[in-house]
Amino acid sequence: MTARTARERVRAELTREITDIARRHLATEGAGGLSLRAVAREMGMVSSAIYRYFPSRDDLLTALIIDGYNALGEAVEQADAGCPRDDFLGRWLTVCHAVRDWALAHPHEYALLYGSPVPGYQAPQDTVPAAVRDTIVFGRIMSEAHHASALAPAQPAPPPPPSLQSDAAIVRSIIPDVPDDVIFRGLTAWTALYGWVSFELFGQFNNTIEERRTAFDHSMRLMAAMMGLAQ
Amino acid sequence: MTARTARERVRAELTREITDIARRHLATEGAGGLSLRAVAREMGMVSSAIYRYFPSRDDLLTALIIDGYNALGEAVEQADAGCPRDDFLGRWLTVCHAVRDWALAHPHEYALLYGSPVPGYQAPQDTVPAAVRDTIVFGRIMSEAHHASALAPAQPAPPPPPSLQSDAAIVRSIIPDVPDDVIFRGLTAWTALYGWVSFELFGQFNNTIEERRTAFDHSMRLMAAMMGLAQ
DNA sequence: TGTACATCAGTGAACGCGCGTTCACTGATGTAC
DNA sequence: TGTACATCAGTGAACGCGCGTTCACTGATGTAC
Repeated sequence: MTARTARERVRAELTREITDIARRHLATEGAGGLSLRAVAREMGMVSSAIYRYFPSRDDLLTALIIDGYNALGEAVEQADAGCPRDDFLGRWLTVCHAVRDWALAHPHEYALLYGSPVPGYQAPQDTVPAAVRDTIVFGRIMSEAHHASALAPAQPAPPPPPSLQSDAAIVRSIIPDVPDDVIFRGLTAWTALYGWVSFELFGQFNNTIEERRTAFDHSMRLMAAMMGLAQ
Repeated sequence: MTARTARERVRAELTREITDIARRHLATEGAGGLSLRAVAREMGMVSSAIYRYFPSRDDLLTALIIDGYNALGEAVEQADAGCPRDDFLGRWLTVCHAVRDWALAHPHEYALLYGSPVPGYQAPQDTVPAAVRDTIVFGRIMSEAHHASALAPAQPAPPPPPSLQSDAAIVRSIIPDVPDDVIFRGLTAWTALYGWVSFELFGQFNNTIEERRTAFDHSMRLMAAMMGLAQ
């Protein structure tokens, strides 16, 4: 691994440089405006040279998407790791803020991951492992909270209808060993988290919500209560 | 109004035809790929002729955005109007499904309104009145429910911190005459609604949630419980 | 250790395409008297 | 009611631009013997 040839080292270095530049272009032009020629120009290369590194524009996009999911996933993992294991409410809130902070710091990457699909682009399956890293952290928190009997939803609410059992079974691969009711409360809170971040980032709160961090925090506490995480 | 000149009638007709075609292109190319030349081609016009109707590409986009908000707003208004006035839970759920149904029927228009911002495009203030039509319906439901004493959040949850009072005051222009706590529960449910629809539309549920309508319905019932709408 | 050959990175030209916008123009429609 | 003028819709050519991708090529780096 370390005893690589010079060529290999240069290649790895340049590949990283290409994605870095592409990421920066993403931030000014958006996904649709990502252009191989522009990246090549900034690399000081002729446009066709990029094809030595990425066989097409879509492959470059895929690399950016995977990198993005990994960066977000890592931020979330580290945020959770910094919390006391049995402070489940704290872990949930910390994870929420980690997602929001990362999104605010990388708005166009966030848009690439969670915004409108790029027209004509079809994400390959390779993105999946990276895409679920954040969700796995959340699932672990829920699962551990459940087993520590720290989940006590007080709000009366209908149980999930039976037709949802097979979906619950799939989600259980991410939130293991919890009843269906917990699954769907978790799923709801999880979508609310991303719903908030998307609203904030995509401008829906403009001229309305100004104290965004505080409002977000409060909203996620309401979701915690909905899940039954003790206040 | 009706005694318009022939020219005026033709002009209105062609303007509508242009937006119709543009809307169709949106559905295949996405917002970034919307092209005046392509629209002109389909109109059987020379490309420069479009400029008699829209001074620039951005103005055409703005027209599409306003039309989209109005269409969604109207769908939501009509859905609510079909419910018994005092069935607040029913009205909430109906509105939720109206939003989701409209989004599923018009995915690219939904993406234009609630997805990633179009790079380089800045929405003018003209879009605001149309953009809040759906929210106003929701606000009315919450407000009427509150005054009918039909809101009883059982779940213990922290009250909104005082720093959120000024934001609450702004939101109160849409959800009138309700306490801050209700404001932020409503806001949270509202973002959860759009968060779900965006997740579903933008592919985040692929290979995970299959019984989408049922799961959505259940999730929105959880949000109703969070808001304290009687089950 | 030295040489012959294979691999690979980057070049430069080209293909074929589409875009938004401007401008001087023709000819039809509408308006004022 | 008829004519003279003003308004307006649509034309066609042009400007200047950028894009993804292919291909035959040179020259440097790596490998096998």
